[in-house]
This record gives sequence, structure tokens and C-alpha cells, in this order.
Amino acid sequence: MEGVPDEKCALVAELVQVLEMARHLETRMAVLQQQGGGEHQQCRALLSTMRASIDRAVHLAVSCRAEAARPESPPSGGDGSPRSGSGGSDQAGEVRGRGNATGQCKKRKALPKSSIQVRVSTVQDVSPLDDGLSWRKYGQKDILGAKYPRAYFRCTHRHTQSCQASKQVQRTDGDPLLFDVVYHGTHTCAQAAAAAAHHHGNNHPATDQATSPGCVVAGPAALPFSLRPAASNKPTGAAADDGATSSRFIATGCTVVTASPFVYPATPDCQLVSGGGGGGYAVGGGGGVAGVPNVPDVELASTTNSPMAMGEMDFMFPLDAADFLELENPASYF
DNA sequence: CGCATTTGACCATA
DNA sequence: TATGGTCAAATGCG
Repeated sequence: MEGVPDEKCALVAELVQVLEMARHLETRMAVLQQQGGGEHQQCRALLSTMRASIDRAVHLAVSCRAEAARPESPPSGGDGSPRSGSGGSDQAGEVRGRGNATGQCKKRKALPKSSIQVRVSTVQDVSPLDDGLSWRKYGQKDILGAKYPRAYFRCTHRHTQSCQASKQVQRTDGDPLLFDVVYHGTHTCAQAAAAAAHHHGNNHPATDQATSPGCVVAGPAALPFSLRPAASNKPTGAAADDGATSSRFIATGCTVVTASPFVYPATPDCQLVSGGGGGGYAVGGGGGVAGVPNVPDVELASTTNSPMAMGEMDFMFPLDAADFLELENPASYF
């Protein structure tokens, strides 16, 4: 991580450039929205440029990572699956002796971490969250201070291929359409390589992912939370009044960039938040969740006026609605 | 029937 | 002690 200062600089430069473009684009789009189109051409041009820069940035990031030697060492014994010691059959219901004996993987911090933000078109549209890799949800939890629960995923091939990758997905408090995705660990499964390869070539997640060799992408990807279109009434107490206060940057267009140590998410729209600096991921928030253990999205869904399925459109028009976060200090990304 | 998701509980860290 | 992260049984869906 320390080495390759040159590439690092280049990378930062690239990213900064992208940011600039994003801002321009943001402005353009704002105008465009108000006037009803006309600058579309310019926007597209900008997007193209941005894509190029992003692509370069990704490559740089990759090379940096590669040279910096891969950190991340499997949390001991392969995933440090702690309690698993019991073989996963702790008799139904009895005390699950969670490995207290083994120090196991409490080292959550040890894993390389990188967070990105993914924007969806509609509350139900979570296709952007499909990074081309197959994830299996293993848990969900309400986070104190956060309006929405956090979902936990791990690579589907964790057991078959000992893939250590895992990620956490959570809606941001301010913008229901924005998801914070935090990746932990690196993908060691065949799928990772495939996904990476596809990405470098070009961005066509929709079609590419399905071709991942050793790994079959789970259909609609793992959703952060039960994003069901059917927003049945939910007497939930977690009022998600958030009126989409996206105080975040809305610069349409563009794709993804991630300095993720594993595989670059194929996500159509997402923004890099931190290349792994440290605490890039913070869920600051409003009201506590508490109470209802899940499905806060129901409210979101209901909030969303049009139940139209734009999910697919995201794949076809990845440059439709992506945001870029304000990267305060690019230099500190590493 | 098999797999993925849901959900409640346990455990470690801050 | 509180909170977050993970596990694993139960349930649902394909």
C-alpha cells in the first residue's frame, strides 16, 4: 500500500478528474432536467470521458494492489469460521457453543475493507447492487442510529472454494436510493477472476455476469433487504420519512469505480467512497430503527410512487442515474 | 428436493 | 454494557 507512489498519484489524479467531470455533469443534468433535454449530447460526451478516466483509474488501482502485495490473509484457518467447529449441527436449539475457545476471526478489522455507494433508480430496483458476483445473505441487522437495517453477505462459494469475500449493504439514511456497500476480504473463487476480466474489457454487467465460470450468479443478486415490490402495509415503527434528501452529489452517469481489493463491482452506478482508508463507512443517522427486525423497505417501496420496474433499464442504461460522492481528500484514499 | 433467505440468538469488540 | 457481526435453525421458493 505504501509503494507505488507514482501510480498512486496517477490514480488520485484520475479520480480527481473524474470528480470534476462528475460535477460538470451534475450541473448539466440539473439544467437538462429543468429544460427537458437538449444537453443530452454534452452529457453523453462527458460520460464517455468519465468512463475512460474511470477505467484507467481502475487499472491503476489494480496494479497498485497487485504490487503492494496482497494483504488480507484468510482469517486463520480459512475463514475462521468459528463456531462451525461443531460442524453446524449443534443439535437443534441447544446452546450453540460459539467458539469461545478459539480466538477465531474477531479480527474484523484485519480484513481489507472498501466501501462504495450504489445508487438505484427506484427503491425496488436493486439491480445495481448486483456486482456480478454471487453472494449469499447470511444475516441482517438493525444498526443503531441508522434508519435501515444492514444486510450481510458472503460469497456463495465460501465453502466450496473457500472464498473469503463478504460484504455489507445498507441504505443510506438520507437517500433511500443510495446504498452503502462495504466489501470485506477478497474473492478467491473462480468467479472473481471472471468478473474482473469482464470488467476490464468493458462494462456490460448484465450480460457478463451470467457467464461467470465456476460461479453462477444468483439471479436478482442478493438484495440488501427484502426489497419486495409488494409493499404490504407494515405497521412498522421505523418511520422512514426520509424524503429522499439526497444531499449527496448527483452527477449522473457513469459507472463504477472501486478500489476494492477484490473484484470490481459490476455495479452500473456506484461511487467509490474510500479506497480502504479506514472508516469510510459510517452510518450516521436519524431515528433509531429498533423494533421491527426487518423490512423497513416496505415503507420505502410504498413511498416510491411508480412501481414500474426499472431494474432492467439500469442494465441497459447504466449511465442513467449515478451519483458521485464528494471526495474530500483524494489523497487520503489509500 | 435443494438452495437461498429470514430471523432469533450468541459472542466478541469497543 | 451496548452494538455489531456471525451463526444456524426454520421457512419459502424454484
